[in-house]
Amino acid sequence: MARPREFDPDVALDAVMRLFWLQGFQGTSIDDLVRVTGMNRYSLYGVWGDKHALYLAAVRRYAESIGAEWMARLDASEDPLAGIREMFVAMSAAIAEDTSRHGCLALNTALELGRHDDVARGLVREILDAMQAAFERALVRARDLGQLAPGADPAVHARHLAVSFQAVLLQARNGAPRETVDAFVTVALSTLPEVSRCDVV
Amino acid sequence: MARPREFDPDVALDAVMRLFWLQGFQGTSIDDLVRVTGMNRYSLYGVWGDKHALYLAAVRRYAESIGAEWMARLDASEDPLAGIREMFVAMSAAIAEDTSRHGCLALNTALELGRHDDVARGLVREILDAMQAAFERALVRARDLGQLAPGADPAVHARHLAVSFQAVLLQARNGAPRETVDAFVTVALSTLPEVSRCDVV
DNA sequence: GGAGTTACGGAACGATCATTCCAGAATGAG
DNA sequence: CTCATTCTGGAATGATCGTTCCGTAACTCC
Repeated sequence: MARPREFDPDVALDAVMRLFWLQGFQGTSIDDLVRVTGMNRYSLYGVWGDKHALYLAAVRRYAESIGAEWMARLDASEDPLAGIREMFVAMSAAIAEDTSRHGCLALNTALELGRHDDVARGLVREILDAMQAAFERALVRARDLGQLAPGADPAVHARHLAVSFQAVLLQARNGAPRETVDAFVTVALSTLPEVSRCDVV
Repeated sequence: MARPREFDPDVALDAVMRLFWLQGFQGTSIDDLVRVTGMNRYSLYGVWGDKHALYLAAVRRYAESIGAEWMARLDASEDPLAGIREMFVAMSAAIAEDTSRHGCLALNTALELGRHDDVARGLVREILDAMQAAFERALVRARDLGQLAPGADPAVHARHLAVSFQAVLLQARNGAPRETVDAFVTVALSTLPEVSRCDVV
Protein backbone atom coordinates (compact mmCIF):
# COMPACT_ATOMS: atom_id res chain seq x y z
CA MET A 1 0.00 0.00 0.00
CA ALA A 2 2.99 2.29 0.48
CA ARG A 3 6.72 2.50 0.21
CA PRO A 4 8.33 -0.14 2.42
CA ARG A 5 10.83 0.95 5.07
CA GLU A 6 14.44 0.22 4.34
CA PHE A 7 15.36 -0.58 7.93
CA ASP A 8 14.52 -3.19 10.53
CA PRO A 9 13.27 -1.48 13.70
CA ASP A 10 14.63 -4.27 15.87
CA VAL A 11 18.11 -4.07 14.41
CA ALA A 12 18.03 -0.31 14.59
CA LEU A 13 16.94 -0.25 18.23
CA ASP A 14 19.76 -2.62 19.04
CA ALA A 15 22.28 -0.23 17.52
CA VAL A 16 20.67 2.69 19.32
CA MET A 17 20.85 0.81 22.60
CA ARG A 18 24.53 0.10 22.16
CA LEU A 19 25.35 3.69 21.35
CA PHE A 20 23.39 5.08 24.30
CA TRP A 21 25.03 2.44 26.46
CA LEU A 22 28.44 3.66 25.43
CA GLN A 23 27.88 7.41 25.24
CA GLY A 24 24.96 8.17 27.51
CA PHE A 25 21.83 10.18 26.79
CA GLN A 26 23.25 13.67 26.58
CA GLY A 27 26.44 12.43 24.98
CA THR A 28 24.60 10.96 22.02
CA SER A 29 23.11 13.25 19.38
CA ILE A 30 20.34 12.51 16.95
CA ASP A 31 22.95 12.77 14.22
CA ASP A 32 24.88 9.97 15.90
CA LEU A 33 21.76 7.84 15.97
CA VAL A 34 20.99 8.54 12.34
CA ARG A 35 24.53 7.50 11.46
CA VAL A 36 24.57 4.31 13.50
CA THR A 37 21.14 3.12 12.42
CA GLY A 38 21.44 4.19 8.80
CA MET A 39 17.88 5.37 9.28
CA ASN A 40 16.22 8.53 8.14
CA ARG A 41 15.97 11.21 10.79
CA TYR A 42 12.26 11.67 10.31
CA SER A 43 11.52 7.93 10.33
CA LEU A 44 13.34 7.69 13.61
CA TYR A 45 10.94 10.17 15.14
CA GLY A 46 8.02 8.42 13.48
CA VAL A 47 8.82 5.04 15.02
CA TRP A 48 9.79 5.91 18.58
CA GLY A 49 8.88 9.52 19.16
CA ASP A 50 11.42 11.98 20.51
CA LYS A 51 14.91 11.33 21.84
CA HIS A 52 13.77 10.71 25.37
CA ALA A 53 11.21 8.10 24.38
CA LEU A 54 13.80 6.45 22.16
CA TYR A 55 16.20 6.30 25.07
CA LEU A 56 13.64 4.64 27.29
CA ALA A 57 12.93 2.12 24.54
CA ALA A 58 16.66 1.40 24.38
CA VAL A 59 16.83 0.85 28.12
CA ARG A 60 13.90 -1.56 27.91
CA ARG A 61 15.64 -3.39 25.11
CA TYR A 62 18.75 -3.58 27.28
CA ALA A 63 16.75 -5.12 30.12
CA GLU A 64 15.09 -7.63 27.82
CA SER A 65 18.29 -8.74 26.12
CA ILE A 66 21.44 -8.17 28.14
CA GLY A 67 19.80 -8.14 31.56
CA ALA A 68 17.46 -11.04 30.96
CA GLU A 69 20.32 -13.17 29.71
CA TRP A 70 22.26 -12.84 32.96
CA MET A 71 19.20 -13.64 35.02
CA ALA A 72 18.24 -16.60 32.86
CA ARG A 73 21.70 -18.05 33.30
CA LEU A 74 21.35 -17.68 37.05
CA ASP A 75 17.94 -19.32 37.08
CA ALA A 76 19.21 -22.18 34.94
CA SER A 77 22.13 -23.05 37.19
CA GLU A 78 21.68 -26.41 38.84
CA ASP A 79 23.76 -25.42 41.84
CA PRO A 80 22.35 -22.03 42.82
CA LEU A 81 25.21 -20.91 45.04
CA ALA A 82 27.76 -21.93 42.41
CA GLY A 83 25.61 -20.07 39.88
CA ILE A 84 25.87 -16.88 41.92
CA ARG A 85 29.63 -17.28 42.20
CA GLU A 86 30.00 -17.88 38.49
CA MET A 87 27.91 -14.83 37.75
CA PHE A 88 30.27 -12.55 39.66
CA VAL A 89 33.38 -14.19 38.29
CA ALA A 90 32.07 -14.00 34.75
CA MET A 91 31.19 -10.35 35.15
CA SER A 92 34.57 -9.38 36.51
CA ALA A 93 36.19 -11.24 33.63
CA ALA A 94 33.91 -9.50 31.14
CA ILE A 95 34.83 -6.15 32.65
CA ALA A 96 38.55 -6.79 32.40
CA GLU A 97 38.16 -7.41 28.67
CA ASP A 98 35.92 -4.42 27.99
CA THR A 99 38.44 -1.73 27.21
CA SER A 100 35.72 0.70 26.22
CA ARG A 101 34.20 0.60 29.71
CA HIS A 102 30.51 0.25 28.92
CA GLY A 103 29.42 -0.37 32.47
CA CYS A 104 25.70 -1.03 32.89
CA LEU A 105 23.12 0.93 30.95
CA ALA A 106 20.64 0.80 33.81
CA LEU A 107 23.12 2.27 36.29
CA ASN A 108 24.32 4.82 33.78
CA THR A 109 20.70 5.85 33.35
CA ALA A 110 20.15 6.14 37.08
CA LEU A 111 23.17 8.39 37.39
CA GLU A 112 22.53 10.55 34.37
CA LEU A 113 18.75 10.95 34.37
CA GLY A 114 17.55 9.55 37.66
CA ARG A 115 17.59 12.78 39.55
CA HIS A 116 15.08 14.59 37.37
CA ASP A 117 13.35 11.91 35.36
CA ASP A 118 10.82 9.89 37.34
CA VAL A 119 10.02 7.59 34.46
CA ALA A 120 13.65 6.67 33.89
CA ARG A 121 14.19 6.17 37.59
CA GLY A 122 11.17 3.88 37.80
CA LEU A 123 12.43 1.87 34.86
CA VAL A 124 15.86 1.44 36.42
CA ARG A 125 14.26 0.43 39.67
CA GLU A 126 12.30 -2.28 37.89
CA ILE A 127 15.47 -3.65 36.37
CA LEU A 128 17.41 -3.63 39.62
CA ASP A 129 14.48 -5.12 41.51
CA ALA A 130 14.29 -7.89 38.94
CA MET A 131 17.95 -8.65 39.50
CA GLN A 132 17.46 -8.67 43.22
CA ALA A 133 14.51 -11.03 42.80
CA ALA A 134 16.65 -13.34 40.68
CA PHE A 135 19.25 -13.50 43.43
CA GLU A 136 16.52 -14.20 45.94
CA ARG A 137 15.12 -17.03 43.84
CA ALA A 138 18.57 -18.59 43.70
CA LEU A 139 19.02 -18.25 47.44
CA VAL A 140 15.61 -19.79 48.15
CA ARG A 141 16.51 -22.68 45.88
CA ALA A 142 19.77 -23.06 47.77
CA ARG A 143 17.91 -23.11 51.04
CA ASP A 144 15.54 -25.77 49.79
CA LEU A 145 18.57 -27.80 48.76
CA GLY A 146 19.98 -27.50 52.27
CA GLN A 147 22.93 -25.41 51.14
CA LEU A 148 22.12 -22.43 53.31
CA ALA A 149 23.00 -22.00 56.92
CA PRO A 150 19.88 -22.04 59.07
CA GLY A 151 18.63 -18.61 60.01
CA ALA A 152 20.05 -16.96 56.91
CA ASP A 153 17.55 -14.57 55.34
CA PRO A 154 17.43 -14.91 51.54
CA ALA A 155 15.86 -11.47 51.18
CA VAL A 156 18.66 -9.71 53.05
CA HIS A 157 21.39 -11.53 51.20
CA ALA A 158 19.64 -10.95 47.88
CA ARG A 159 19.79 -7.23 48.55
CA HIS A 160 23.45 -7.48 49.37
CA LEU A 161 24.21 -9.46 46.23
CA ALA A 162 22.23 -7.10 44.02
CA VAL A 163 24.04 -4.02 45.33
CA SER A 164 27.37 -5.84 45.15
CA PHE A 165 26.72 -6.72 41.54
CA GLN A 166 26.00 -3.08 40.85
CA ALA A 167 29.26 -2.23 42.59
CA VAL A 168 31.15 -4.50 40.22
CA LEU A 169 29.42 -2.92 37.23
CA LEU A 170 30.31 0.49 38.57
CA GLN A 171 33.97 -0.50 38.65
CA ALA A 172 33.58 -1.40 35.01
CA ARG A 173 32.67 2.11 33.97
CA ASN A 174 35.25 3.35 36.37
CA GLY A 175 38.18 1.42 34.96
CA ALA A 176 39.26 0.06 38.33
CA PRO A 177 42.25 -2.32 38.33
CA ARG A 178 41.34 -5.96 38.06
CA GLU A 179 42.83 -6.81 41.43
CA THR A 180 40.43 -4.41 43.11
CA VAL A 181 37.45 -6.02 41.42
CA ASP A 182 38.72 -9.49 42.26
CA ALA A 183 39.38 -8.61 45.88
CA PHE A 184 35.91 -7.15 46.18
CA VAL A 185 34.23 -10.16 44.60
CA THR A 186 36.14 -12.59 46.77
CA VAL A 187 35.21 -10.86 50.00
CA ALA A 188 31.65 -10.10 48.93
CA LEU A 189 31.01 -13.72 48.00
CA SER A 190 32.40 -14.86 51.33
CA THR A 191 29.16 -13.58 52.85
CA LEU A 192 27.09 -16.26 51.14
CA PRO A 193 25.43 -17.97 54.09
CA GLU A 194 26.63 -21.38 53.01
CA VAL A 195 26.77 -24.26 55.43
CA SER A 196 30.39 -24.28 56.60
CA ARG A 197 32.69 -25.81 59.16
CA CYS A 198 32.15 -22.92 61.48
CA ASP A 199 28.37 -23.29 61.45
CA VAL A 200 28.55 -27.05 61.89
CA VAL A 201 30.43 -26.73 65.14
CA MET B 1 46.12 49.50 41.20
CA ALA B 2 42.93 48.33 39.56
CA ARG B 3 39.31 47.69 40.22
CA PRO B 4 38.91 45.07 42.97
CA ARG B 5 36.91 41.91 42.29
CA GLU B 6 33.50 41.74 43.87
CA PHE B 7 33.59 37.99 44.56
CA ASP B 8 35.55 35.57 46.72
CA PRO B 9 37.04 32.82 44.53
CA ASP B 10 36.85 30.30 47.35
CA VAL B 11 33.19 30.92 48.05
CA ALA B 12 32.44 30.88 44.35
CA LEU B 13 34.25 27.58 43.76
CA ASP B 14 32.29 26.08 46.60
CA ALA B 15 29.03 27.06 44.96
CA VAL B 16 30.27 25.78 41.61
CA MET B 17 31.23 22.48 43.19
CA ARG B 18 27.81 22.03 44.72
CA LEU B 19 26.03 22.76 41.47
CA PHE B 20 28.21 20.39 39.45
CA TRP B 21 27.72 17.81 42.18
CA LEU B 22 23.97 18.08 41.80
CA GLN B 23 23.61 18.55 38.06
CA GLY B 24 26.71 17.03 36.50
CA PHE B 25 29.07 18.50 33.94
CA GLN B 26 26.88 18.50 30.86
CA GLY B 27 23.78 19.28 32.89
CA THR B 28 25.23 22.55 34.17
CA SER B 29 25.54 25.52 31.85
CA ILE B 30 27.82 28.50 32.20
CA ASP B 31 24.69 30.57 32.74
CA ASP B 32 23.86 28.37 35.73
CA LEU B 33 27.34 28.96 37.12
CA VAL B 34 27.09 32.70 36.58
CA ARG B 35 23.79 32.67 38.42
CA VAL B 36 24.92 30.57 41.37
CA THR B 37 28.23 32.38 41.90
CA GLY B 38 26.89 35.83 41.24
CA MET B 39 30.10 36.25 39.27
CA ASN B 40 30.70 37.82 35.94
CA ARG B 41 30.91 35.42 33.05
CA TYR B 42 34.21 36.79 31.84
CA SER B 43 35.77 36.80 35.30
CA LEU B 44 34.83 33.18 35.65
CA TYR B 45 36.87 32.35 32.57
CA GLY B 46 39.67 34.56 33.81
CA VAL B 47 40.03 32.78 37.12
CA TRP B 48 39.68 29.11 36.18
CA GLY B 49 39.86 28.90 32.44
CA ASP B 50 37.19 27.06 30.47
CA LYS B 51 34.31 24.96 31.75
CA HIS B 52 36.29 21.75 31.81
CA ALA B 53 39.11 23.22 33.89
CA LEU B 54 36.54 24.72 36.23
CA TYR B 55 34.91 21.33 36.65
CA LEU B 56 38.22 19.69 37.53
CA ALA B 57 38.88 22.44 40.07
CA ALA B 58 35.46 21.72 41.58
CA VAL B 59 36.23 18.01 41.83
CA ARG B 60 39.51 18.80 43.58
CA ARG B 61 37.68 21.06 45.97
CA TYR B 62 35.23 18.23 46.64
CA ALA B 63 38.08 15.86 47.45
CA GLU B 64 39.72 18.39 49.75
CA SER B 65 36.58 19.27 51.65
CA ILE B 66 33.89 16.60 51.60
CA GLY B 67 36.18 13.65 50.92
CA ALA B 68 38.93 14.64 53.30
CA GLU B 69 36.42 15.14 56.09
CA TRP B 70 35.21 11.55 55.89
CA MET B 71 38.74 10.20 55.85
CA ALA B 72 39.85 12.41 58.72
CA ARG B 73 36.99 11.14 60.82
CA LEU B 74 38.04 7.57 60.06
CA ASP B 75 41.65 8.27 60.93
CA ALA B 76 40.63 9.95 64.17
CA SER B 77 38.54 7.07 65.44
CA GLU B 78 40.07 5.44 68.47
CA ASP B 79 38.52 2.08 67.70
CA PRO B 80 39.29 1.59 64.00
CA LEU B 81 36.79 -1.18 63.33
CA ALA B 82 34.06 0.75 65.08
CA GLY B 83 35.13 3.77 63.04
CA ILE B 84 34.60 1.85 59.83
CA ARG B 85 31.19 0.71 60.97
CA GLU B 86 30.17 4.21 61.96
CA MET B 87 31.30 5.53 58.62
CA PHE B 88 28.96 3.22 56.73
CA VAL B 89 26.09 3.78 59.10
CA ALA B 90 26.52 7.53 58.96
CA MET B 91 26.61 7.47 55.17
CA SER B 92 23.47 5.41 54.84
CA ALA B 93 21.75 7.79 57.24
CA ALA B 94 22.98 10.78 55.28
CA ILE B 95 21.67 9.23 52.09
CA ALA B 96 18.25 8.61 53.51
CA GLU B 97 17.95 12.28 54.36
CA ASP B 98 19.24 13.58 51.05
CA THR B 99 16.06 13.85 49.02
CA SER B 100 17.90 15.52 46.16
CA ARG B 101 20.12 12.47 45.66
CA HIS B 102 23.51 14.07 45.26
CA GLY B 103 25.49 10.85 45.33
CA CYS B 104 29.25 11.27 45.16
CA LEU B 105 30.83 13.82 42.86
CA ALA B 106 33.83 11.59 42.20
CA LEU B 107 31.67 8.67 41.10
CA ASN B 108 29.42 10.94 39.08
CA THR B 109 32.53 12.22 37.35
CA ALA B 110 33.79 8.73 36.63
CA LEU B 111 30.48 7.83 35.05
CA GLU B 112 29.95 10.98 33.07
CA LEU B 113 33.45 11.86 31.88
CA GLY B 114 35.61 8.89 32.71
CA ARG B 115 35.23 7.14 29.41
CA HIS B 116 36.73 9.90 27.30
CA ASP B 117 38.56 12.14 29.70
CA ASP B 118 41.85 10.73 30.95
CA VAL B 119 42.52 13.64 33.28
CA ALA B 120 39.16 13.33 34.98
CA ARG B 121 39.55 9.57 35.29
CA GLY B 122 42.98 9.97 36.86
CA LEU B 123 41.62 12.49 39.32
CA VAL B 124 38.80 10.17 40.34
CA ARG B 125 41.23 7.32 40.70
CA GLU B 126 43.33 9.40 43.08
CA ILE B 127 40.30 10.11 45.21
CA LEU B 128 39.15 6.51 45.33
CA ASP B 129 42.68 5.27 46.00
CA ALA B 130 42.94 7.71 48.87
CA MET B 131 39.75 6.31 50.33
CA GLN B 132 41.03 2.78 49.93
CA ALA B 133 44.26 3.78 51.63
CA ALA B 134 42.31 5.27 54.53
CA PHE B 135 40.45 2.00 55.01
CA GLU B 136 43.73 0.16 54.88
CA ARG B 137 45.24 2.42 57.52
CA ALA B 138 42.29 1.70 59.78
CA LEU B 139 42.60 -2.04 59.23
CA VAL B 140 46.32 -2.00 59.93
CA ARG B 141 45.64 -0.10 63.13
CA ALA B 142 43.02 -2.70 64.05
CA ARG B 143 45.50 -5.48 63.42
CA ASP B 144 48.09 -3.81 65.61
CA LEU B 145 45.45 -3.56 68.32
CA GLY B 146 44.80 -7.29 68.02
CA GLN B 147 41.27 -6.78 66.70
CA LEU B 148 41.83 -8.62 63.45
CA ALA B 149 41.66 -12.32 62.91
CA PRO B 150 45.10 -13.71 62.09
CA GLY B 151 45.71 -14.20 58.40
CA ALA B 152 43.33 -11.44 57.37
CA ASP B 153 44.83 -9.26 54.64
CA PRO B 154 44.22 -5.53 55.28
CA ALA B 155 44.85 -4.70 51.62
CA VAL B 156 42.20 -7.10 50.34
CA HIS B 157 39.63 -5.97 52.87
CA ALA B 158 40.45 -2.33 52.21
CA ARG B 159 39.61 -2.86 48.55
CA HIS B 160 36.35 -4.50 49.52
CA LEU B 161 35.42 -1.69 51.87
CA ALA B 162 36.29 0.99 49.35
CA VAL B 163 34.16 -0.58 46.63
CA SER B 164 31.37 -1.23 49.12
CA PHE B 165 31.42 2.40 50.14
CA GLN B 166 31.14 3.38 46.51
CA ALA B 167 28.22 0.99 46.22
CA VAL B 168 26.43 2.76 49.04
CA LEU B 169 27.07 6.12 47.40
CA LEU B 170 25.74 4.73 44.15
CA GLN B 171 22.49 3.80 45.88
CA ALA B 172 22.29 7.41 46.99
CA ARG B 173 22.12 8.75 43.46
CA ASN B 174 19.90 5.87 42.60
CA GLY B 175 17.25 6.50 45.22
CA ALA B 176 17.27 2.92 46.50
CA PRO B 177 14.98 2.15 49.45
CA ARG B 178 16.61 2.49 52.82
CA GLU B 179 16.10 -1.17 53.67
CA THR B 180 18.20 -2.17 50.69
CA VAL B 181 21.03 0.10 51.77
CA ASP B 182 20.80 -1.13 55.34
CA ALA B 183 20.75 -4.78 54.32
CA PHE B 184 23.77 -4.22 52.12
CA VAL B 185 25.71 -2.41 54.83
CA THR B 186 24.92 -5.06 57.41
CA VAL B 187 26.10 -7.92 55.25
CA ALA B 188 29.08 -6.04 53.85
CA LEU B 189 30.31 -5.13 57.32
CA SER B 190 29.96 -8.74 58.43
CA THR B 191 33.06 -9.43 56.37
CA LEU B 192 35.27 -7.39 58.68
CA PRO B 193 37.85 -9.96 59.76
CA GLU B 194 37.25 -9.29 63.41
CA VAL B 195 38.28 -11.77 66.05
CA SER B 196 35.07 -13.70 66.76
CA ARG B 197 33.78 -16.75 68.55
CA CYS B 198 34.09 -18.80 65.41
CA ASP B 199 37.75 -17.96 64.99
CA VAL B 200 38.52 -18.57 68.62
CA VAL B 201 37.24 -22.12 68.45
C1' DG C 1 -1.38 2.10 -15.18
C1' DG C 2 -2.94 5.66 -12.24
C1' DA C 3 -3.98 6.95 -7.41
C1' DG C 4 -3.12 6.89 -2.75
C1' DT C 5 0.05 6.15 0.91
C1' DT C 6 4.24 5.89 3.18
C1' DA C 7 9.38 6.34 3.49
C1' DC C 8 13.34 8.84 2.09
C1' DG C 9 17.17 12.58 1.85
C1' DG C 10 18.17 16.84 3.16
C1' DA C 11 17.33 21.48 4.14
C1' DA C 12 15.55 24.61 7.63
C1' DC C 13 14.19 26.36 12.25
C1' DG C 14 14.54 27.95 16.78
C1' DA C 15 16.79 27.20 21.00
C1' DT C 16 20.75 26.65 23.71
C1' DC C 17 25.46 26.11 24.34
C1' DA C 18 30.54 27.64 25.41
C1' DT C 19 33.26 31.30 24.48
C1' DT C 20 34.81 36.05 23.31
C1' DC C 21 34.43 40.93 22.51
C1' DC C 22 33.41 45.56 24.08
C1' DA C 23 32.31 49.75 26.43
C1' DG C 24 31.81 51.61 30.97
C1' DA C 25 33.00 51.62 36.01
C1' DA C 26 35.96 51.33 39.95
C1' DT C 27 40.29 51.46 42.00
C1' DG C 28 45.43 52.89 43.33
C1' DA C 29 49.77 55.25 41.87
C1' DG C 30 51.94 59.40 40.45
C1' DC D 1 43.10 65.08 39.18
C1' DT D 2 44.80 61.78 35.63
C1' DC D 3 46.04 57.65 33.87
C1' DA D 4 46.88 52.82 33.62
C1' DT D 5 44.81 48.69 35.03
C1' DT D 6 41.49 45.46 36.19
C1' DC D 7 36.77 44.11 36.89
C1' DT D 8 31.71 44.21 35.45
C1' DG D 9 27.40 43.70 32.76
C1' DG D 10 25.73 42.45 28.64
C1' DA D 11 25.75 41.84 23.78
C1' DA D 12 27.70 39.14 19.94
C1' DT D 13 29.56 34.86 17.77
C1' DG D 14 29.71 30.51 15.91
C1' DA D 15 28.65 25.88 16.68
C1' DT D 16 25.58 22.25 17.89
C1' DC D 17 21.42 20.59 19.47
C1' DG D 18 16.48 18.45 18.95
C1' DT D 19 12.82 18.80 16.02
C1' DT D 20 10.01 19.73 11.86
C1' DC D 21 8.97 20.67 7.03
C1' DC D 22 9.07 19.53 2.09
C1' DG D 23 9.71 17.72 -2.43
C1' DT D 24 10.71 13.25 -4.35
C1' DA D 25 10.82 8.21 -4.67
C1' DA D 26 8.93 3.58 -4.06
C1' DC D 27 5.46 0.57 -3.30
C1' DT D 28 0.36 -1.66 -3.26
C1' DC D 29 -4.27 -1.80 -4.48
C1' DC D 30 -7.89 -1.07 -7.65
